[in-house]
Formats: sequence, C-alpha cells, structure tokens
Amino acid sequence: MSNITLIEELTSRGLIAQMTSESELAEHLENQSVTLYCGFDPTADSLHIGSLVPLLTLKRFQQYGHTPLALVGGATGLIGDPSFKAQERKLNDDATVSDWVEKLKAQVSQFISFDEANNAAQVVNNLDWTKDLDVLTFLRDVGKHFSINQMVAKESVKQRIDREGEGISFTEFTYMILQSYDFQQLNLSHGCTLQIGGSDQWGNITGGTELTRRMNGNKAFGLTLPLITKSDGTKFGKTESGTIWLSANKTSPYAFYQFWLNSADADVYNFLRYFTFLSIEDIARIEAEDAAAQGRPQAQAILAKEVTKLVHAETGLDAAMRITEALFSGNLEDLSEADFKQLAQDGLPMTELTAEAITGLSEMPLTTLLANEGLAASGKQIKDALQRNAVSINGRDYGVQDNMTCVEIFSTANALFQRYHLVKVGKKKHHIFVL
RNA sequence: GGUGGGGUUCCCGAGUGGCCAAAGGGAUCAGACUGUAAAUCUGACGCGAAAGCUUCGGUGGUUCGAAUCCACCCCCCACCA
Repeated sequence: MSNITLIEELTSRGLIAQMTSESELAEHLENQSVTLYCGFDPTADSLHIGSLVPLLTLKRFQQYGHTPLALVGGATGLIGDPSFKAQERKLNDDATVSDWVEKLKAQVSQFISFDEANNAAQVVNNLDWTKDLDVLTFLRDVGKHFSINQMVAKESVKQRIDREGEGISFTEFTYMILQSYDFQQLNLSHGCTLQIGGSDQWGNITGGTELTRRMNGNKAFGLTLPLITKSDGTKFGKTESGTIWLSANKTSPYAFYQFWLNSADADVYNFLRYFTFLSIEDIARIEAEDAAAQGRPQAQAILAKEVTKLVHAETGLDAAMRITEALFSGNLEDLSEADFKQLAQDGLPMTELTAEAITGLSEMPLTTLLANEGLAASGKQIKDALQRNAVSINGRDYGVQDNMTCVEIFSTANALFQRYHLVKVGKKKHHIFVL
C-alpha cells in the first residue's frame, strides 16, 4: 500500500515507544504476514479514546497484510492489571465482567476487518483458555517459568511494592503471569508472534515473549505505543465533563466531534498522525498550509471529521456536524422543526417539560432549573452568567431580573414551533427544553 | 512500641479566640480579545433568587463568641526502636 515499511510508517507517526529486538522485528514484519494481538480489559462497558491508538494500530498492521487479533480480557478483567496503578483495585463480579466483555467485543470489531481473504481479523477472549485451567497445572506449568525476583523488579509494580501505605495483593501480582500466558497460548493456537499495547504494558508484554520462548521455544516480539500527552500537560482524553468514551451511549457523536475540534494547535498535528489514516505527507501539507494562513487552522476540523467517522461512521459524523453547524453558525432562524427533532435525536442534551413540570416552574428560579439540568455546577454559576448576559434562550438574552420568570420564559408563546426552547449558557453549552 | 510534625473549602496552602465563608496560588465557570484556539486582561468561585443556611478529621467541653483553647478518639507523615 505504500513504499515505506510498516515500521517506518509507525516511526514517522511517532507511534513507537519501545520494541523488542528492533532490527529482528523489522525483518520479521517485512518478510511475511504475521499474526499479532492486543488486549483490551473490560474495566467498563465501553472503551474510551485511550484505547483508540492501539485499536487503530491493529488496523494499520492489517493494512500492511498482517493478521490482527483483538483480545478481550474476560479472564484478566476479573483480576485487574496493577501496572502503574497507585492502588489495589476492587474486583468486579463475573456477571458484570462478562456483560462488559460482550460490549467490548462489538466495539473492537468496528476497527478491524473480518473480510480479508488472507488476513481476516479475529476477536478472542482469554477466558476461553483460562477458565478450565486448574491451579496445580497453572502453578507447575506456567508459574515455574517466572522469577519472583524479576517480577518484583518490574517498574510497573515497583511503586506499589516500595511505597509505604500501599501494597499489592497476590491476585494482582499474578496478573502479569496471566497476560503472559495469553501470549503463549495465542502463539500456540494462532501462531501469534507479536503483542502490541500501551507503553504501560511493556512489563506484561516482555513477560509474554519470555514465556513463549521458554514454553514453546518460539521467538516472539513486543511493541509498545506511546502514552498520548498534551502540550499543556493535562491528561489526554478527559474534559471537565469527564472521560471521552467510544460508545455513543456514553459520549454522543456530537460531544465526541467537539472534543477533537477543540484540540490545541500545539497538539493537533500529532493527533492527526496518531488518530487518522491520512498519509504523513498529507498531514505535513495541512500543517504547512495552516502555518502559512492567517486565522483559524483547518487541522482541527479535519481531525474531528476523520476520527468521528472512524468511531461513529458517516451517520454519526453527519449528526455531529449538523448540530455543530446549527449551534455555532449563529442563525437559529435557519433551523426547521425537523432540525430540532433531529438535534434531540442526535444527542444534544434535552429535557422534556411535562405539564406538571411547568406548574412547578412558578416557584423555580432559572438558576436552579439550569443547574439541575447540568448546564452549570451550581446556581451561582448561572447567576454569574446571567449577570454577564451569557444566558440566551431561543436567541434572546436573559439577565438576573428574569430569574423568577421561568413560566413565562418557557411558555408556548416563546417556544419555537410551539415546542422548543434552545438554551445556551456561555458559548459552548447548549440544551434543549421540549414542551 | 517511642519521639516529633500534621489533618483547613475541588487541589496545593495561609490562618493560632471576634475584623473568617476563611489570605495566596492552581483548577473550574463567565466576560473581553480571538479562531467554539493559545496567551493576556476582568469578574465569579461553600449552598441559596433572596432572607438566610452549613463548613475548617470526629465527638464532647470552655467562652458572650472557636478553624483557632481544653479532653478524648480516628487517620497521615518523619525519625528512632
């Protein structure tokens, strides 16, 4: 597909943190189609954008003719990965985990192709080869290959062991062995010779390459991806309102699109390299054009469009762009009744005002109402916004003197199409109230 | 187990009897500027529309009045053993 090798491509995108036996791995990947895997543990009912880099990297390998296995950790999810975690985690019960496993299976499947003739992807679950494993076999056949001395020395668990006041249970300590066993099993059953993962997984991955060598006598490789960082030092993937999830139920396509659209100039070109399939040349061209042009760069819009399309498909992207256009172009008059219905469906936060709710409004200050609907952390903030004329409803600005007039504000007469009130607080927060 | 130092509003961190809803910084929210940026400037920042109500590890006490004083308890840190 390209005249550069996969490793060269990944390198130029900044997608390689660490590799085992670098030159050998490069050669291994060039000479044949290899099978590789990446694991995703069910720690919630959806993955978040932190998992997007490994997911897309699996796809990149597939584009270069390799066979990706997406492993969902039905077993490891029951244990909990201690890597670089400050505290022991509480265990989730197995009904919950198996429910999450099913959801993640569907989610990871979006990103890799199952139709390729020669290198179709597969989704596997490590519960399949661990659930019937008995303790004695595990201890004798697997555990014997691990040196406690080496395990204790791993950076990923070091802080837990060294730090006073914290500890690590035997359960979590064993996590590395389980994950290593996955690699060894996949090497046997699928001929898998490479594991990729986030850079926090390095200790677990090298555990797997070692175990594969010892038990199977096979050479196996590992490659880790960098932790995504932001130029301002804040954590990637979180906003004030929380984690950005891949599931549309948890983060609407609109919110997802907005997240990328708001990327800082200092980060956006890196993000294009990490999160899109645009060629490095195209990205360099975009960057050069933005640098030459005055005003708003085009990169954020391209990024938002590309990533939203990857995660939420064309329909999700259309919805996100439709809402964005409606809310930020400034012209409410352009919205039709159908548009309002669509906005609600597309994931713009919405509240229905029932008849009882309306009667309750006579006692309800606007500040309380809007704060309750999540438009601000407290009524105080709404009050502050009111004082600065930063609250508008259906295009009309309201001030503190209107605070007790909810009934009038949300009357049918003031509603658009007799039903809709579009509330805006500040520049970016929107909410629809429907009669 | 011993000795010393601590636990303050989202975080860091001042405050050691009234002038304290509690300095300062960060985060956050809103405004100006702008590109739905960044940087910068301004305002807000316990809750409440307001009257007012509730905070300074916990429980009791002293006092007209306590984050500040006393007693007991819980937790954390440092050094020693």
